[in-house]
Amino acid sequence: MAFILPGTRDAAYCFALSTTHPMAEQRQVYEPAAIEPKWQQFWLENKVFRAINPGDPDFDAAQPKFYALDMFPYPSAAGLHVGHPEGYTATDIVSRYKRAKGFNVLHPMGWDAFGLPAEQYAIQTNTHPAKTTAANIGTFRRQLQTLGFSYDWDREISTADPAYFKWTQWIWKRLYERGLAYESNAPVWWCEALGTVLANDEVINGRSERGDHPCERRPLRQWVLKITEYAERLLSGLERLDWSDSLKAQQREWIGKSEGAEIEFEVAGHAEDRVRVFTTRPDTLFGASFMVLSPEHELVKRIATPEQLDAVAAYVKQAASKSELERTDLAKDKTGVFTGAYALNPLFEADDPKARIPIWIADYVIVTYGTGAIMAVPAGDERDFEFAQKFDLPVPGIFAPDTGDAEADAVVARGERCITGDVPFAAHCRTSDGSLALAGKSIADAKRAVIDWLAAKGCGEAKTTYKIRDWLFSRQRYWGEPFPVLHTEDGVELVPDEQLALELPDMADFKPGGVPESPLIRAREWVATKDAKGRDAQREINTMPGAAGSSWYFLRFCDPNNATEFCSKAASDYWLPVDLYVGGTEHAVGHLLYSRFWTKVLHDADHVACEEPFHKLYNQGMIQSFAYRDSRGGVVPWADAEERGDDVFHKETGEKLSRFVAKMSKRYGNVVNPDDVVKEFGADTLRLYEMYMGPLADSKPWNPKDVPGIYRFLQRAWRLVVPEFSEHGRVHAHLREDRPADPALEKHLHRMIAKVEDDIGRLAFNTAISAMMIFVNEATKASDKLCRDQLLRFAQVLQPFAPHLGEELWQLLGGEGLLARAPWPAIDPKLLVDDEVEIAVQVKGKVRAKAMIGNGAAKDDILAVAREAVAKYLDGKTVVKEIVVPGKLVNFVVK
RNA sequence: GCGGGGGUGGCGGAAUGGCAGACGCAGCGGCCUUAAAAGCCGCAGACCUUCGGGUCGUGAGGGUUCGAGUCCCUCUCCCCGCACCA
Repeated sequence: MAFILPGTRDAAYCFALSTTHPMAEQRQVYEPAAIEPKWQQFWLENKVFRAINPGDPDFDAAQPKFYALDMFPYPSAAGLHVGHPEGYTATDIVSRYKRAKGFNVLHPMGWDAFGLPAEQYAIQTNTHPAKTTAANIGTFRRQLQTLGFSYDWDREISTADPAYFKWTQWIWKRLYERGLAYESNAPVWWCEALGTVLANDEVINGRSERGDHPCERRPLRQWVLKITEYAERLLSGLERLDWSDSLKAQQREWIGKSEGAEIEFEVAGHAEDRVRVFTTRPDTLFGASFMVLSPEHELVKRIATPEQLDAVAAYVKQAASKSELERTDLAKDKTGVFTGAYALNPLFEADDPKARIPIWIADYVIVTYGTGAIMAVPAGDERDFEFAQKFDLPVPGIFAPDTGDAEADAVVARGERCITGDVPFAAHCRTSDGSLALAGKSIADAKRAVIDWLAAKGCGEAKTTYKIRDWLFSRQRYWGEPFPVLHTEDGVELVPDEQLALELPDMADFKPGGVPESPLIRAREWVATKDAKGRDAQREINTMPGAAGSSWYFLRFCDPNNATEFCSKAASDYWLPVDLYVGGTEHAVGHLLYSRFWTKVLHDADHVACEEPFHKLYNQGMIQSFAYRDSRGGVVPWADAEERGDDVFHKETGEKLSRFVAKMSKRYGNVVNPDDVVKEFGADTLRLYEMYMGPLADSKPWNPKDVPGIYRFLQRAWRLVVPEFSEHGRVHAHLREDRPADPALEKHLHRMIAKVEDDIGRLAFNTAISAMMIFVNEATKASDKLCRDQLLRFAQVLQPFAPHLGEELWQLLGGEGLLARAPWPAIDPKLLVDDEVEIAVQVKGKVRAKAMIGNGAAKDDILAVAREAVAKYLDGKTVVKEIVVPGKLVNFVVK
């Protein structure tokens, strides 16, 4: 592809800088503001980073593909934060590198534009969310474009665009058709302050994740997606993914698989009622000494005896009024009430007094998990033991440990101490007819034996449960996708595909109503409609949650302008899965689980071949910032702090302040705006600094003092090419024509390239930059020996990190075509090894001398040189062992 | 409590079981300059030193090894996630 390249600077600009003649000698300095906008504009106008789809005219099937994806942002009114470009720079480096290595790279960007943040802002400013969203997107796009990311802007998408959410609605219909979307009246999290219900992952300890408002459980009609049906596949699919252990652990924990059994207990005097419990330890059934139902359990009302009824009713009422916080965080102390009823342990005859176990209710048992009821085995469960202690219930021992400490073993055997490990069962763990006996069995064997025994009797079976709940998928808010659903007298009807996108009505008042109903209820004309048969129908007034659009956007990026399909099979077959997905950990169990779920459903419906959308996932750390506090612990904003020497003082009071590291926030007044950094140092410095701060995955503080160091590095790189005083656009005289490369510099260059390549592969950008710095330092010392070809290759390696300067140097040096399209320089492996290496010579593990030795020298030769180097330390000693690590060291072990 | 990850100079951080502290910041010295800034060259873990060098040193303690920041055990502190899930 041929481009008409822009001039290094236009003549008018040049004239303005020059005090004499435009072409006269002048001081040439690295000036990002003169370089960066020019290249950004060029890249954009010429669609330099366009990704080519199968079927496109210039598609080359022989080229390998690489899909590098950022978690697309909510375009908030605050604009870009320095945290955004961290992950974006990482994927951009990899994208640019992969292009140079001959990959067809898909690197797109878009906007997660529906949802609460956009709507909250619209309400605050009393402007329609469509308007504020469009404005915010404009700001984000402009800001991202000043950072030189190599996005294919032809693929830009917004989840709030009808051309996009048409397909979100279409996919939802497919979920519905497959029985995976249903209406439910179960209690859901309702947040009064936000005026909507929230999904489980949006509620933390009974408070909203966004805004930290209190939430409560309320039964409301809601749309729910059956993600639980995919629990097992979502769990097992994790194994093959290249994700961090911590993220996989978080998803595993959220899915919360646990294997055990359900056991049915008869209730004494209630022939028609059974208590079903779930337990992971069916083998401890011999130790079940009471039952606990959650206060909300349906059986409670029926089985409570008249004498206990008042106490039970009072407890149920009290539990219902407790906030989630009180029930979990604050109230670890066990509470509960006896119902007066008794269950019968199926292991014993009904008339055996051992079979009769009291049924209690307590709020440590959760109604939504398992069956909402447990068999309590205080001898083998800490919580049950604590409860038994508190209410003075007996603790029948079921274990006979044999640790050698007879006294301790006896304590356990008597049930005075609870034990949860793998301990031998006591001899009395057997049924009277001997059909079941646990002594001598391992936990696993005992579990199986008990389950088989119960199954034969018809009162229990093996059972696996999951903590994950179905995905609450509707919100009582305006700014989201409308459901393609009509309610008629016969029930639910789907809006036909050809009527999609079903757009939102234009409303002047889109605020939540303060009652659990969507503001859409006020759009009467929109709500009242006719169905396909011409009957009266009402549109669904709930809207989809923010996570709807983001659950499939990575698919749309493959084929973003397709008007007839959500994504062509050819496009998704080619591009998926995403090869590198970078974003924050905050989406660990929300977005990442939902996206995996939708992909699996679309796979099952034969719309995509891929089953796991994100092959490699990497979480960048948080960029923090210094903050200051006074002696009373009060936070002092940056604006009021003043540095004097090594310490920081309050500008007005003069009080000495202490420094700490914190998340950037308005509260601390320590937010760094990327626009300011670009203005002062340029985008290349910002990109490089963020990558140089430390490992990508770590959280690390922004240190304004470190930024100029990066700028200096780029300045030095520039200086290798451009003399301090010269005509504009001229390079050093020795670079104007080709000449042979200096061998020493060539070696440095090759090593640097090898290191950078290796580090990009590991996403270790900090050390890659360090390697480039070392090269520039070496090259600066011998700058007159550099040749043009070496600097062209340097520009190529610099380009993924500092694309503007790379491109500029390439052009100044007369590189062919566009650097962004040039291939990665080749490495000569021979140049990566030295002829002579310095080895350390140790005596008893202490370095006593250094010696130069030919690379690949024979062991005996190495030893001879080494022995001589440390002769004085070996004198009079006996060498008992000689360790030789070729190329590294020799160690003499002496006596 | 459970799960995941950490603790290395004044600071951010480098180190496939093989010379700890690369690189950058801050600091110090020199060159350049009338001077300063910028730039360039150099020094720089701590302690001791007869200036040759020596001793100590990666949160604490133990172990494995010729050799440990790295592997194992015990403890401790910090960050993140989950949290009465039976």
